[in-house]
Amino acid sequence: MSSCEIHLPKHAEELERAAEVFKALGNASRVRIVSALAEGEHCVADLTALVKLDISTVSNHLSVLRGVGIVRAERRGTQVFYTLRQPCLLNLFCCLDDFHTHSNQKTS
Amino acid sequence: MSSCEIHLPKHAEELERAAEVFKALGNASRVRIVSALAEGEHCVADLTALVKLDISTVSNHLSVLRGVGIVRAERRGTQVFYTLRQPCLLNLFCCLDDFHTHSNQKTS
DNA sequence: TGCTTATTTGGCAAAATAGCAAAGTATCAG
DNA sequence: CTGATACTTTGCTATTTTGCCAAATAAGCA
Repeated sequence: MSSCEIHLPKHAEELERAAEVFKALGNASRVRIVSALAEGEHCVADLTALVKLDISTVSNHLSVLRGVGIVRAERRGTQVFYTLRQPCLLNLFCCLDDFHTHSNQKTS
Repeated sequence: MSSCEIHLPKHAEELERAAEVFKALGNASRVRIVSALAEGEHCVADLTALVKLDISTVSNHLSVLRGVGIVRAERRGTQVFYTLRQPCLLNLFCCLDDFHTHSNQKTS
């Protein structure tokens, strides 16, 4: 499934590509949105209520997430529903948890 | 080992903490540095040669990575060697690879 | 045509980036 | 102690990016 002979980015394009995804996730509001979408699709209005920002701001955040392929938009009637494109992206949060857990254990 | 009942960040502090790490990795030069450190420790001069930026710029990047606990500095003589604090952080790159692989498969 | 929902655009303030130079710190060799 | 080396920190400049809102624009219904 999640095989991992870690491939480390070294070339400019790989580095940029990796950094772009991290950059997209480098904002608390966008992380909150991804976190919400992890539990199922949501329309923009829902997400707006959740993060408590202007709907246009949320739409912009969503376009950033769309831009790097994290989310997908699907229009149904007047609403647009967002979903995670790849649930495997959530594994990033596992890694983060591990990272933070270990960080707190070692004092050095 | 790497158990993962995914815990999704929802509260402000968790969101900020997650976003901070992603933000630190949201820069190609810093990803390059982490990538190099994945293969072993390096002194600042080495890293400077690698990313081809001014040493003070590199030092600043390193302080960003230090700030979120990604790297650790250890002085030996006149040099300062950097290492990854938590190798498990590299799992992030596995997830990224998976993510990118899957993204390329689906066209929608 | 109106109404709702979402996207896009413009503008602004704040933050990040890269660069250099200069000053400061730490270690070591002589 | 002095000087050399290696790195950090600070200050400064210029440029770019970011985050936000508000107004204008689209898209889908009724």
